[in-house]
Amino acid sequence: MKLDINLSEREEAILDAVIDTYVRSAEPVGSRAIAQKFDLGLSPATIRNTMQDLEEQGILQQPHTSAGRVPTDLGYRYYVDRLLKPETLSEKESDEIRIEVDHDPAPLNEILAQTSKVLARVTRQLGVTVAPIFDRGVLKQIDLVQVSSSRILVIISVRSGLARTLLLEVDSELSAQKLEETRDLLNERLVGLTLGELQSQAADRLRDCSGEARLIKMFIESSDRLVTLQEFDDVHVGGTTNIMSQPEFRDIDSLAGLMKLIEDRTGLLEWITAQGETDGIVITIGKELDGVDLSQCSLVTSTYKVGRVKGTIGVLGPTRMPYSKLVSVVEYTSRMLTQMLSK
Amino acid sequence: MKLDINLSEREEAILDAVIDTYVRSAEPVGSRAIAQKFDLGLSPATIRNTMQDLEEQGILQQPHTSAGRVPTDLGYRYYVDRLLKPETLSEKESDEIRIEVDHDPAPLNEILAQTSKVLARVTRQLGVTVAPIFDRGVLKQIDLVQVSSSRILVIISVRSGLARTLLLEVDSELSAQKLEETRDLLNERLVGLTLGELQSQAADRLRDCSGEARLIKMFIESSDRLVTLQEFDDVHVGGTTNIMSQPEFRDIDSLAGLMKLIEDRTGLLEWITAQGETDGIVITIGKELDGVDLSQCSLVTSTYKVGRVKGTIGVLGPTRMPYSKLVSVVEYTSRMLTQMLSK
DNA sequence: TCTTAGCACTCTCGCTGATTAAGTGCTAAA
DNA sequence: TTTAGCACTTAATCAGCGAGAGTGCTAAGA
Repeated sequence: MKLDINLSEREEAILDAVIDTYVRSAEPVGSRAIAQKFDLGLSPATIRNTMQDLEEQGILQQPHTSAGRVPTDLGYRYYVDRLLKPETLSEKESDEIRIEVDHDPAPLNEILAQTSKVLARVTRQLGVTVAPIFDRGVLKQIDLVQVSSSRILVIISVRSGLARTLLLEVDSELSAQKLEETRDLLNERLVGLTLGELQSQAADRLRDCSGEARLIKMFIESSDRLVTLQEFDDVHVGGTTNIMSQPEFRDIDSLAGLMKLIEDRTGLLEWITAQGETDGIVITIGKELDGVDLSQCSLVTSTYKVGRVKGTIGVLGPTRMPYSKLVSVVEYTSRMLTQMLSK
Repeated sequence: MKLDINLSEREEAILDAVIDTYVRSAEPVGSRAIAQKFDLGLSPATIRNTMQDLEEQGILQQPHTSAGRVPTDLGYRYYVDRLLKPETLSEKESDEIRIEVDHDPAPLNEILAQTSKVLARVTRQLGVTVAPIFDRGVLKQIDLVQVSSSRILVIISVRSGLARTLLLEVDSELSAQKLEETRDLLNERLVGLTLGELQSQAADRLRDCSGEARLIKMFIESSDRLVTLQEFDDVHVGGTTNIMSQPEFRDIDSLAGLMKLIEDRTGLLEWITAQGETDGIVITIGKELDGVDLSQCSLVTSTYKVGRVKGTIGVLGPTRMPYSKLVSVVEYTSRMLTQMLSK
């Protein structure tokens, strides 16, 4: 996503003004409005001329003749790449975020659910959080607990302090001793591997184990689930109500598209983890979000880390979003999350 | 909710016809339409007269003069109490439900999430599932697993085969031996209690334990969480997209009210668990759902059981819902769930 | 006494055309 | 190069009108 456009200083000032105004009002912005609100020392007529230039370059666009102008995706892109100044958060906002994120000891999924809600609340958009992919996490310890006569809970702890669980079905109850033996065996053979390695090598490393063969086989079969994100537990979306007050989603049908995506999770999951490849803030605008039918939306994401594993959080909303604020919020939140999770 | 109204046979037939038609069309029903579609041997004029009678009794209502009639909440109530014949499910539907509910060994919350989705899919309404309150579950076993240097995972298994987990924060890492001692102590003192008893008696029963005092204290403090539903993990709602195609939620504002409730969960949770007091199908209509601003909605719930503990599932939608079908679906699903969970 | 045909009446909905307001693009002057 | 002036375009709003749906009432028929 490289820009090969360069705008004059005046053009930039006007683009900035248009976006600023449009983000607030959600209405096409006219030349008069800009002349009045911004002290550019230019008359509406001059602004009109410049706007025409911007339109020719595909930065602005008119919904119809005789309406004001609206930024195009390209316009936002230029703004984001060249003009955006992250807004510093108010103390109230940063406090709010910190307090919500930094909770009592809680399972990761609860923290993430909570975080998606704060993100949503502070930004008045959709907050999205995705659990880290554990493939680079280093196995520290495996525990087995017989929770019912036919079910065994496997607890996989990784070095960074996180844990994942797995439920296995067995034929019959195992004696406490058998259970311990199996646990020791698994630990002996697998500790120190990353979960990614575990997934591919478990079968090999446990090939000759006959001890509790059935259980071990089940374990190997399920090991995929350790490094795959479960859309159920690992993606959290908060703030669906916020989005409904945005004028671009006043009409049910565009809203329905978005809701479908939210409910499905899988599509969303893919997109967001794709962003997570890059560290730091990533902004994706409008049609850049292809594949999913979200051409009206933008996504601001960042990553957080827990030891060696890396997860993603973000904010999703209409392209007409206050990028300068969102960038700060997302950045701050991901930093808090990283900090909090490495305690 | 007792009915002290008795309708004549003809009035019932017409009420039935009105509801049947209205549920399908979502448009006020006129006398002509009924005369044509139902073979009652009555002319539109006669039907009109009867409808007038029904209106006087508060069973039907007119949106405005010269529109057809629409059932009132009372009308639906009468229908549900006296006229409703549960519709038998098609084989396709019952198969669909059975397959989705009866899954691989999975944690309860996953099963419930899944179930809420099927409920939603089959009924085209909102599917809601709530985890059981564990207070009557009998403690079978407690396990402790050190998942990181400062965190201990407590696994509480109850006799019915379900388990709940709790994350505790400790100052420093415990030796494996200490951990075992504490575990044995907890088991010795608490096994056999219901979790409700545990909650109230744990402090007493563990009063004199000095072993790993800090951990035990934390455990006692957190024991409330064992019998309280966590809105995060224990309430699942599926099918938000379905509801959006219902004409009563075409306008964003009424939809927003509902969505707020769904997102909050707590309000919903209260209502649904309240229904769960009674066993079997419970139907709540329109204004009967007071407190929450859901006067346009109805709720059909039923309970499922796992051993001694009891959870609730249900379907939420506009008052204009196909009750006869929903009753069957909810009933069947709760039966499947009970059956599946007691394996 | 109950049912039904007939008819006037009411209300909504969709269409039309006129008016208004916003904002542009162009031209010509500063 | 900038700006004032002005004609032009388009969307949004509103009243007015006719069609359609469905009622309530009355009077006739079974």
